Amino acid sequence: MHLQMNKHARQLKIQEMLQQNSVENQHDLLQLLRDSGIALAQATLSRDCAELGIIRTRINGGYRMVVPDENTDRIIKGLVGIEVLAVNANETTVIIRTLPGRAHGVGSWLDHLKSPLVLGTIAGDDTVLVIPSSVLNISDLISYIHKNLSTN
Amino acid sequence: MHLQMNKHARQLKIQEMLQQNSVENQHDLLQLLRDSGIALAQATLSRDCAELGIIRTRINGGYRMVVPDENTDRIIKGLVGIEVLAVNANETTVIIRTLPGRAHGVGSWLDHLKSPLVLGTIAGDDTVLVIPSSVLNISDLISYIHKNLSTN
DNA sequence: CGCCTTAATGGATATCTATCCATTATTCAG
DNA sequence: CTGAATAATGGATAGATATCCATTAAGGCG
Repeated sequence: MHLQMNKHARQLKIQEMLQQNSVENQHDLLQLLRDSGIALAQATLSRDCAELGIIRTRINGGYRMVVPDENTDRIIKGLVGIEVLAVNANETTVIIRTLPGRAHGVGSWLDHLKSPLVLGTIAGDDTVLVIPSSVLNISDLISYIHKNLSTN
Repeated sequence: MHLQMNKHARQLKIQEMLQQNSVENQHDLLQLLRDSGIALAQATLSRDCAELGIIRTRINGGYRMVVPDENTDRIIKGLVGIEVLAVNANETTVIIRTLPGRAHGVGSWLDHLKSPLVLGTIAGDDTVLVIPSSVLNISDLISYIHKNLSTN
């Protein structure tokens, strides 16, 4: 126990922790980290949170520590966004994340390409669900998407 | 001086103040407000900031109090006053039913949490389709959803 | 290796923010 | 009106987070 980790690994763990748990404050987070065998001082955690841009915000009633995603980060820092933020897949579907309001354009573009790999797409506001023609060629589909969209 | 204002007017003034000035902390903001003739206690300011969803974040180097815009707000606060009506699943997908018009907020919030369990979400008007990263951990995904959304 | 420089860390503490409690204002039914 | 119920507010303080300072660890480089 009390693993010695380097800073980078520790920060990754912190982000992961926050994504999987509902955390109200640094104290709770510290406890979670210690429970999972990572020893560190509150001072260090505070610095890590600052570096990771973690914010504490009120979510219905209580407080919550959140790791900003690229999106939030971009918006908060007032930067300009790009097309495709991420492409993810499981065994049967592919999900494309884009900036708010851009999903429809991305979906239309994919449809327009009329690839035999793509059965169809459904677009929300910032997410496109891509249904493959066959679950056997998901990975082909993914590389096809990367090739045809300006993935960042 | 020392105008007496109602709560609403005061909060508008606070937002305006933050949009026009670079403010590091409540103390500075309090001073600005007082300089412009608005008397209030730190306790009140703290409550106002909480109500307005104002966050304090690190922007290259220093701190900054920020009024979330619609986008940020949607992403960060996710679910203010949201009610999840039901969570259903089959072997490969999970469906969340919510109130009309609220689905997008629920989906965004789930996406924002960036759980490794969630591949992505597609929101309609009152329904969110949640695609799991792997069809093997659907039940984990369901409990995760219950834990992170105020299921009613 | 041993010295220097820089980064990382923790303990203690300062700073900043939220909340408790008591008080005052506001609303509303009668 | 008038009293009861509720909301808003400030002072004091608790709680949470950032920073100061001293120490230790981690690289360069002769």
